[in-house]
Amino acid sequence: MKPATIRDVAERADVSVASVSRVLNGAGPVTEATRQRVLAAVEALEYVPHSGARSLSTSRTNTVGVILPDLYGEFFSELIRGMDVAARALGYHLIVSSSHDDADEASSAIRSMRGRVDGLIVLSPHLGAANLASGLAGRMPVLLMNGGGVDTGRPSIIIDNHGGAVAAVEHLVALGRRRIAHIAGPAGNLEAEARMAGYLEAMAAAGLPTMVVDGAFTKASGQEAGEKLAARADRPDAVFAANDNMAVGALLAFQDAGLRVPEDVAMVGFDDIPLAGLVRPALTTLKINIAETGRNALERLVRLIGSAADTACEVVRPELVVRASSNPLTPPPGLSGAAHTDVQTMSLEGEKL
Amino acid sequence: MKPATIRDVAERADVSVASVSRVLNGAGPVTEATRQRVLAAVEALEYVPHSGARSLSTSRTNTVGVILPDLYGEFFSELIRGMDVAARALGYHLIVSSSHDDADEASSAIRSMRGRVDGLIVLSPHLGAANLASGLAGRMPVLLMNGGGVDTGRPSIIIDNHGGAVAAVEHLVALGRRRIAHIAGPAGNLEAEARMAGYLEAMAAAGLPTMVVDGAFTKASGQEAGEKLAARADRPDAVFAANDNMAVGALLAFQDAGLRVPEDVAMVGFDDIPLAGLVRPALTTLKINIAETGRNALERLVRLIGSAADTACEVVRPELVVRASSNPLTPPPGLSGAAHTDVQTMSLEGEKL
DNA sequence: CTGAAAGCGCTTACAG
DNA sequence: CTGAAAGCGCTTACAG
Repeated sequence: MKPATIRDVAERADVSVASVSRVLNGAGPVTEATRQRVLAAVEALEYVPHSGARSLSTSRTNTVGVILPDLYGEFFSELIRGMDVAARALGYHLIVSSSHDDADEASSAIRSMRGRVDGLIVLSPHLGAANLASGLAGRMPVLLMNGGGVDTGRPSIIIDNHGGAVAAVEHLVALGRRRIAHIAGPAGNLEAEARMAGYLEAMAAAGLPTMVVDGAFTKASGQEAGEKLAARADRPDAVFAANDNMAVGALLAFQDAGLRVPEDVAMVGFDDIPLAGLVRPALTTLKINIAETGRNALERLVRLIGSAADTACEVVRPELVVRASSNPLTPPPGLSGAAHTDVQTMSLEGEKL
Repeated sequence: MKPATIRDVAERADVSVASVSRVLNGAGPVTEATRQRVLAAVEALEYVPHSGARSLSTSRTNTVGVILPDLYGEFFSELIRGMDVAARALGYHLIVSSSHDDADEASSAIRSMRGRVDGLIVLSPHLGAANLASGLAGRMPVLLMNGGGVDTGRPSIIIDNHGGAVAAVEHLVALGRRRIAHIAGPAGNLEAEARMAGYLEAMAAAGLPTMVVDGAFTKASGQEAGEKLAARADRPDAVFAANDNMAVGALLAFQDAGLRVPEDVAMVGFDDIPLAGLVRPALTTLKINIAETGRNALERLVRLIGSAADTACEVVRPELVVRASSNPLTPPPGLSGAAHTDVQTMSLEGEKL
């Protein structure tokens, strides 16, 4: 038994399908009597409109596609949560497609979205995809969050990774640290590269030697990196990790190695995932309001779909949040009840684009 | 300029739309010459088929809907990752809808999926939604993961929460702990209730007094619960938290309060999220292979869509993984390089349903 | 206020 | 091998 269609409802209510459609969409004039009959028929038949068919007529799907690279820990769940909240408030659905770590996969994912979504949010930390998005998506509105740090002349949100990294290093330098290592994100990832570039530049500006170890944005990779650093003869006295996930991994590795954080090694991460404020010592980081950024992205895309003119390149400036992992003066935990009482914020003057 | 349609391609290639369709779907016979002309036209026009229209004709969307309660930390990102991997391998898309903490919201989310998806995976830890899923979804295949622990006679995957909780308590009792507290999950959540029931039953069986404090499955709620427990006169010597997220929160609260884990308080969680093995001390937990469960759910739903007969109620039995948080004999960290070397596994004889 | 009809962009028997 | 035509389930001017 197939589900009821609008025709079944029309027959049972003894009206035309046009009237059923009007009642259901609250569009166009209908008698109260007609209305009641239609509603009764809908009820009786347990009719639910077929959104695919509706989409074909209206050429609107009320669905937004999100192309993600991969799901590293809490960053992406926070981001999706923010998008989902906004989507529901605006009557949109979210179709997610993740694990696109190379441009080809991302491109085929984008193609297969046509006719399925009204617009796309593309997180493509790999160079090619930015272009792909514009070409492949055809006339579909696309909001880029590709982390390139370059204004492409199309609607986008970028994080000031470079400025954030500089702020991280300057903070550590100000604490008197000199052997500052960097745990890098995956090669070829534009976010990771921008953070590394900021690190290198700030170190050069401070006249300090650099020390970079590879990572992959995962906790496990951060842990490995931490083990390597802890074992070095010229062990660093501070570490700036390209994201919080890795910073947490490294933190644990240092503690396992018997090192004290921040006394022996100060730590700074990037992102401010929920976990950052919870680990001990709490992690100093460059805060991005992740869920908020997701919400904003979704809302902006919906405005774009509503054909708002928009080619802006919005820059999110991460904010340095100093916590115990880089603050020897922090009172020991236990004196400070809640998780966030040991937070102090510094404003960050980011780079101009 | 609107995107090219199949008619545009047909005209340019000077064939019928039927031929274009055949070429594109690799279905039906076509001359190589026709094939080439069509492909050239597709290329020239940058044609991408409109999946909405295709869905309407074939009544297949190649999309699966996932209804989630809310995104608490890593559990759901792991689950979605597993589903996404399987979906892509099978040529399916994933449409996710989260934050459905009450039955009404879940039900409207389910309705709006009609015509948009070929089947549904419903995680509804609240009672009503299980019925809703069957009614509302009409003839659409639905795989339930509602955590009720009851075989509803429809395709489902349930976690043996009760058995897992019993195993957790028995483990703590075997260690000689007597004042074993439970940090409960959100009220009305079936998973949480089953875990609590297992705790209460096992405690009664051991002749021990119970001690329950509320939580909400989040790290922050676990931390608050931990603070409360640490402050009590009859402070527990062991805690079983209804999930790892809360266990980690409580662990940090205990450490902030100057308590040693596991010496003063042993800890056991539930889920085995990636973080569980990384915190210090590493967390003993009831392991569910989360991503694997997600993959399995997706694959099973796709089989259902392919009209496989299936009314099985599959039971996932969590496995007790003993780590340092409940094992005073564990060598101190630092002697044990990698994160997982301090893991020992015990087989768990779960309850029969 | 209401209905008949065209159309959204595809696929799929059915003839030829 | 190929094309004309019907149909998937809706919406939306257009008449009436």
